[in-house]
Amino acid sequence: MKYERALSHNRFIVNLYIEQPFGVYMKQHHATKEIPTQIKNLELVKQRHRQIIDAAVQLFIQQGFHKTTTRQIARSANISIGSLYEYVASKEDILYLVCDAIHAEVERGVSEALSRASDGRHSLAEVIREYFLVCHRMSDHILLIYQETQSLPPQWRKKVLENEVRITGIFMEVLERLISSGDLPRLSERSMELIAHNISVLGHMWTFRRWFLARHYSIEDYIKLQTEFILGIS
Amino acid sequence: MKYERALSHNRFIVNLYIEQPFGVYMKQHHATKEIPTQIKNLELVKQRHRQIIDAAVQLFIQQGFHKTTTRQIARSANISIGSLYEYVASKEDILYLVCDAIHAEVERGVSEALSRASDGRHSLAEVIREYFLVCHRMSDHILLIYQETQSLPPQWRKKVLENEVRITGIFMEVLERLISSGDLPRLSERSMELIAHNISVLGHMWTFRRWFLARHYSIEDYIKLQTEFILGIS
DNA sequence: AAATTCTGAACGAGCGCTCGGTCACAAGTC
DNA sequence: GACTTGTGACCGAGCGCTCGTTCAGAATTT
Repeated sequence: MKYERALSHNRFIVNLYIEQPFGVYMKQHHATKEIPTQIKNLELVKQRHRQIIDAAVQLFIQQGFHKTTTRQIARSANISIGSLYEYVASKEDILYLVCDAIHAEVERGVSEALSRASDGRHSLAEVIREYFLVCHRMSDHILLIYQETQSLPPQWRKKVLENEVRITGIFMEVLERLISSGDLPRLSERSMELIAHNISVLGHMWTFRRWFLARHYSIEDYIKLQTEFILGIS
Repeated sequence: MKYERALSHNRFIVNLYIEQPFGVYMKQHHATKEIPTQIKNLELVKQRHRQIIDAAVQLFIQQGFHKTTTRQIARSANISIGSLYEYVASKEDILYLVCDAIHAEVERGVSEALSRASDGRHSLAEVIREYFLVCHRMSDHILLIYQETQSLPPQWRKKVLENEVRITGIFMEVLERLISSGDLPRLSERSMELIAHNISVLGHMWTFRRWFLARHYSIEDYIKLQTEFILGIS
């Protein structure tokens, strides 16, 4: 702790924080900028936000947002309760940081899959597969968003929901691409949009029905069957 | 209040409670029997539980479980905070009563649809339609279950999840019936089960993406498009 | 009058958040 | 280089308050 404090003031700070093993966060760019802070050093804010997010994600998953205390978060993040509130104006701010970080991670996974997807009809299956695998890896995190989004102040709830729409939008892109290239039959704008939403939600289904589904299916089974189901129409 | 109290102890209680306009509760049979009580008169317990559930449902929907206080619930239910704790051992008990009542209502809706469904291939579409309409009517309630199930003690969380499975089971029955009568092509047990889950969850999707979907689709649009999507495979 | 049900003041653990103050270092002064 | 002053991050005891729950006694029913 003494160490940490000392280091945080010298030049190694940047290296330190890049080398740190990291989990779900990424692209706090948005969120980090939006929440107001007492601290001047922007790099430091980023680093501390990372610590806070990492600590909070674990605790929220284990105990839920409401049962987790700010003191617990501070302790897990290795900062004092006083410091915590230098980097965050309220407990809800922390929830927002967490939700945003989770979405960023999901989106990253899907975008990557999209960019390296082959052309032609099979690309949809590839993207679906990759997305479902992301959902599989991040089950707990996605569940968390379903459960706690409502606890956010309205302005931020809105932002979180927009994130959801953006991810769905990626699937629309794929569908559009395939249709315009003739690999998929024509569909009305509306049913295409609905299918994109279905893909999103069927991925989530694996997270919130896993307690049941996992008895009968492996994630690979699940991907296979659902892909058949989704592509059945086309 | 004086009235209410007086009535609750005489013989009219039964009539009273049948005539009462009612919302989401039904079939507290299970739940009501499971939660321990200080009160001897079983009819009275039933009646008070109804009051409590009705009050709590509204409050939980508006503010969420954690932000709702036991005092608020007592006040809305027209009983004192002391009495509340004669009928319930903890705040979590109330959440369980509420979740159970909601499931009972959904299940009732779907079972009814099932019993009066025509034979043959079209019956699936009918049941889906009816189920989606139930989800539409009960959006807020279903959302509540998604958000607050995790706040239940494990033993009751389990029960709530079993309810979910039972409703999915109804769809499996329909599918089985149609397949054995030859109205639907053969399907493996597993993919049939998965389709049943998909129907369940796509109904829920209307509740938790309504904020988006309702901009572009009416519930009738939604039912039509999703039915096409689901039946596309068969 | 015994039994049952109702009541609300009282309790106290626990919470989010604040704020006066400390400390390490940087900048300025001689 | 020694000394002073300024600055920004860090700290945690403690404040004010809320909330779930209890219990001794009042009210009502039988």
